[in-house]
Amino acid sequence: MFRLKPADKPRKSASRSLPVTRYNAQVTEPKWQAKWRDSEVFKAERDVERPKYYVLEMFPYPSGKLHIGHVRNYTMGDLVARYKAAKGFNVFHPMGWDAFGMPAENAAMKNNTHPGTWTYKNIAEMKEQFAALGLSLDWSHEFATCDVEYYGQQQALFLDMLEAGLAYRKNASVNWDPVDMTVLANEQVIDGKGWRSGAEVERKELTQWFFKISDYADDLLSALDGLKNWPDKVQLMQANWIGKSKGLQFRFATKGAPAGFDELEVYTTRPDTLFGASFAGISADHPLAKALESNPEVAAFNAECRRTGTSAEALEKAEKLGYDTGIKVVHPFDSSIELPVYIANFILMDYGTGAIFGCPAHDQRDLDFARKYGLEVTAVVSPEGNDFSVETEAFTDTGTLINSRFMDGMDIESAKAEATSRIEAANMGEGKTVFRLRDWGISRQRYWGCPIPVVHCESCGVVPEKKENLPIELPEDINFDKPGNPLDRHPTWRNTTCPKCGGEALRETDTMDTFVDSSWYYARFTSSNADTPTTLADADYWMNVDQYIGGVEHAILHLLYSRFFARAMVKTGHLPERCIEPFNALFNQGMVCHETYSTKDEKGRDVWHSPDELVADGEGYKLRETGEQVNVGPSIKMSKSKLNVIDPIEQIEQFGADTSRWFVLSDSPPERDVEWTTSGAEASWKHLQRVWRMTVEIADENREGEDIALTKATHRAIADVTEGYEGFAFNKSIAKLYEFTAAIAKSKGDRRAAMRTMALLMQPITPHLAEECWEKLGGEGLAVQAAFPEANPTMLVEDTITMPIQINGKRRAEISVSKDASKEEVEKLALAHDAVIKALGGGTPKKLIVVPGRIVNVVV
RNA sequence: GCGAGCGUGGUGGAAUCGGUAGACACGCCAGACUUAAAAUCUGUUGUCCGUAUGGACGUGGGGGUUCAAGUCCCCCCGCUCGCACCA
Repeated sequence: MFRLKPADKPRKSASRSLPVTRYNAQVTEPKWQAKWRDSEVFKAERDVERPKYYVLEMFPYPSGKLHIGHVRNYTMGDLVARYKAAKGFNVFHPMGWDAFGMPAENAAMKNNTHPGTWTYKNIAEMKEQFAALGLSLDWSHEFATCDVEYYGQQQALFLDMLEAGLAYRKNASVNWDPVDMTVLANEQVIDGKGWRSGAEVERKELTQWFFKISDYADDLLSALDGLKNWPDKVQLMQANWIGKSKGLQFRFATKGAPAGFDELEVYTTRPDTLFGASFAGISADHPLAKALESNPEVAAFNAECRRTGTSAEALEKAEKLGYDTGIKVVHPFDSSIELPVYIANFILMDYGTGAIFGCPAHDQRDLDFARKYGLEVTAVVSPEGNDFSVETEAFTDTGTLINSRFMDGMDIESAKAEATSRIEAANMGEGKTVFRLRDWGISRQRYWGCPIPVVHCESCGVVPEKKENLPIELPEDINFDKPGNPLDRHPTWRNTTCPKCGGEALRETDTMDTFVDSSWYYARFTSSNADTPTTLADADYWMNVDQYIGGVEHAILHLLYSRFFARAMVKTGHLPERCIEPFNALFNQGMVCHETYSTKDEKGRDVWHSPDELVADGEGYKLRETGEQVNVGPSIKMSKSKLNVIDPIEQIEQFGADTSRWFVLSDSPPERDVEWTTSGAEASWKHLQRVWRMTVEIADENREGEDIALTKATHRAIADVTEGYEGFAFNKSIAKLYEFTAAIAKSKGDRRAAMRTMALLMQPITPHLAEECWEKLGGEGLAVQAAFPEANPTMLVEDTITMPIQINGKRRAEISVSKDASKEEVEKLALAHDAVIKALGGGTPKKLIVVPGRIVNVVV
């Protein structure tokens, strides 16, 4: 693995005897980066004469360290940007920083620095690392979401959304860490304890700000159909998340319930199965369940339910548990039927009404529950419409109603309609559409985020700040030596005057969820210096994002929030109407993986090792320090905990950015994970060296005469590489570039034109090498500004083609025929072939299939 | 548990419409160049039988449709991802 160290040679010998044929990326890459910068080739200007193309990669969190995953993500975006520019589009390719959030506060606590200092230092470092990649970015639109110019405009947006009724306050329960005095995210709660303090987490009710994303639930769902260039998977995930269901909400009359609970309201999507109901169930958090907690048994049962994990997986696998409350409900269609009411651990308070009726025959959970507690199981839908019973598997397919009196013989849809209209007629309930999607809680009790621009006034209540008082800036003089939100305990920052009455008032100290910051940055890029959130002229020209690229981990929240924000910005006049769906096309790239290396410590636990700690040892590796043999584990996503990380900066120093760019695109389809291997990276480096050697050779060559085969190969390469670029099949484009290289190497004719084409085809992937080759071959201007080659269709047609001949479906021979040979001609040629004559043995074929241009199959 | 996706040589992968399975790359092997090595170039390389011409087998396993299946259908196995018990 570490046999070859290419950079050792060029680095050491760069000033001495570097062979002319050695391409020195360490010198060349910064040279071209400077030229691009000086000639401002990536600066985008509005130009109505040309079609625009907005390429955007999800902007990074400024951790300070470029990760190899970034390299893959941003290389793909850069390829698209450079390719589209070469195709004549006016490309907009901006970059910025998703800079608010917890890591800066954690760093501030640990190192006693200001979150801003830490963040801006990271941005500076990361920007330098970005520069080394040679990306075609227009940095003139750069911003960080923690820039006051950005979050000030976000506050203006918030005020407009508040006015438009899209923001409101309500109570919500949070995970509260009583030691750190802070709200915890779900992932910060481990086994019911705070991740940092280890204290038992409490449930606490706080008044929080929400965005009314639920107003758009139906629209966000139905508009998914229009997102033709989004992955199906993401559309499906969003659809499931929004979770629309049509059902019936109705009230059971109760018997034996405490005062105030004369009725129990339930929601069901299967009103057709009402005659199969054998119990009613309520969540442990249902008001009725809480009202019964004076009974210690109920209190204990409810507490037990709340302790069970909250994830779907944990609950699905957990045993179904119920507590019979002794209360009965009366069947809405027959008052002589009474059903027991159970508190059950599989009912969610957050969905519907937190209460259900159970129909065991047609719902697996209800069936498991019924079997456990000995409840009746009556099938009311039958696949064939005849007598039918259910044992251990609930019947959830379509069928015909049975055992259901007035609904007998109906199909499910008519039965649903019938049951609903009867309930409605009896004034016991109504048909209702319910969404899973809940409103978006944006309040965070933290410092490093965008302050929510409202004040609390004793006499006027909650008052929005005036726009002319924006931005509400975060105070600089804060510290993290005490737990809690520094804004809360700041001596003066909270104190302000009420925008309405002018009296004394206190500022809101909650800041916004960082998902807010990333929900509109794509729009802000189009007018990054404006003193309004956007300007319509710029937004109208540059929006929408034509190609958005990022990881699938953002498939739901970020993308759904962004879609909501675009709607909110249209409503509040910050985006033109047609920008309601901001991302025309979405691409999710795969991860970068690497093998893992481990040894065992004295207790038999795994100890992980990074690739630089190893030396090759026969088939495997051993530790350089101790010589101990290491275990080679599977290739998994690079992670700090497993130490299977490759530092892109080291790679760039050794091989150059072009090699990394080429490699991350070469081996796997972009949407799949790619495995980083040293041998693969070396192979990429060798190939780029070969291209350079050929360029030098060809530049000095004085050959005459066109090699028609090479000309054809050139047009073939143009067509194939273009197809790969257009279809996000960059690995196939690279395969074609390898083939094209071999074709040029073989040619005995004039190879200059082919090699120039090669430079332009490679430019989107390996821009520095492409410039160097382009210049060496006498290309005019910069390769980055040259038009992308166009294939001549007449050069792509082969006059004769090879056609395989199958005998009984197995390939046995092939014939060479003219490309437009008729069916009859092909038949004649095929039947005259020795192999066919032999197979027929003098007889005639049973069947003869000729697919012109494709294949011949002789059945004997 | 539910939902989605995937499974092809020693390895990553290609085969876009049901029509030559294994493009391209890695690795391995052989040769050229070299005193030698590195670098570079050329060639071989799915497995098995055979000196060879050639043949058999082969896309996770089993069955099916078809002149023809990696591709379509059914059943099974394995892996990966998502999940808020969604009534």
